Amino acid sequence: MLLLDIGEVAERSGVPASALRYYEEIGLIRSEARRGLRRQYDPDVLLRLSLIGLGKTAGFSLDEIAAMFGADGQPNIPREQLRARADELQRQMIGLRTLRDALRHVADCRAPTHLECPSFRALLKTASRRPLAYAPSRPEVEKNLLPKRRKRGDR
Amino acid sequence: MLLLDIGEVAERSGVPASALRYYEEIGLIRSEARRGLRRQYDPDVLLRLSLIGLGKTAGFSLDEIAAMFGADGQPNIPREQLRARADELQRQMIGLRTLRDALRHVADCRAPTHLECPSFRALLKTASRRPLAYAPSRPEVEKNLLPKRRKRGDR
DNA sequence: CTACGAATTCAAGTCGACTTGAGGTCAAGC
DNA sequence: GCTTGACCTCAAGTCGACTTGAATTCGTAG
Repeated sequence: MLLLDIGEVAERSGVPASALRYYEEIGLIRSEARRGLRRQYDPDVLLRLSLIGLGKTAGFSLDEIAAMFGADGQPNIPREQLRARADELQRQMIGLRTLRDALRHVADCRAPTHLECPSFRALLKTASRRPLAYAPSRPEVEKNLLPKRRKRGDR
Repeated sequence: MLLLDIGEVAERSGVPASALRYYEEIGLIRSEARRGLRRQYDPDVLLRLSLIGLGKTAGFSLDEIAAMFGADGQPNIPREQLRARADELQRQMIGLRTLRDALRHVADCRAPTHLECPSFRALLKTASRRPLAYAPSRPEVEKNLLPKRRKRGDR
């Protein structure tokens, strides 16, 4: 029955207390009890926070992450979704690599101004034909499959 | 003297007219003339817009991109900055690769729940030790070196 | 008992890059 | 001359993930 203060959780997880309250507000984590007004957290929340952090790193939104926890609180990540995200990451990587190589080349190019560098011009063409997949952008479809998030005032 | 209407520019560049007006407002592009109220653009703006698009793809903010155009309007990108950004991209790629491999492994793992998968647990540990470099995040320092941007009402 | 510090609530603010909407103007075609 | 539609301005709204601030309430140490 050793429960943690919010400050304790914040320190040990690296997640600011304000963010913890926010996560609770949107139903991403929960506090087990109160001592007076103060939230008391089950130490399990630390694992859950790692999980959340990992999800964020992988480019999932908080909504999507929330959807990955089953009713039992156990993480329940559809394997298909993981694969899809891995493929997305793959695509992003390719874009990044292209870009990195181009930047390096241009940085080392002897042409007096960048506009005179042939590979720079080539890069510009490529970039305007199809934008490199860099930012995590997802098709419209997925969003509509997600449950709506309760807004801040909702009850 | 063939100048382009904003609609023409929008169509040919893929950048919405509202965004073009916004770019002009923040001084990122300019229109050469007006015909009545209507902005008339020099076709050169199309190249400039490619350049801007490329910059965005590379993770530069509009402020940074604006700073890359010299007073003459010629792009003037410090080679050092390009190299630094290329290195940053490199770091992001490594993070993405790690993550991609982990996701793939977990997706294919035979363990009944993800929490029981040893590599998943290992991944969690890694993720909480040092967050993977994924999102373009820049050191504080750089920001302060940039000129302030005129706000929307400023004159 | 009192002071202190750590938490609390709730509303509002922040950031970047735009988009949206209301209401107005203008050039060209009929 | 009138309509249409593309454009204009300006203010305000949007999105996600939080942060900040003001006013308040606790638990604990002295």
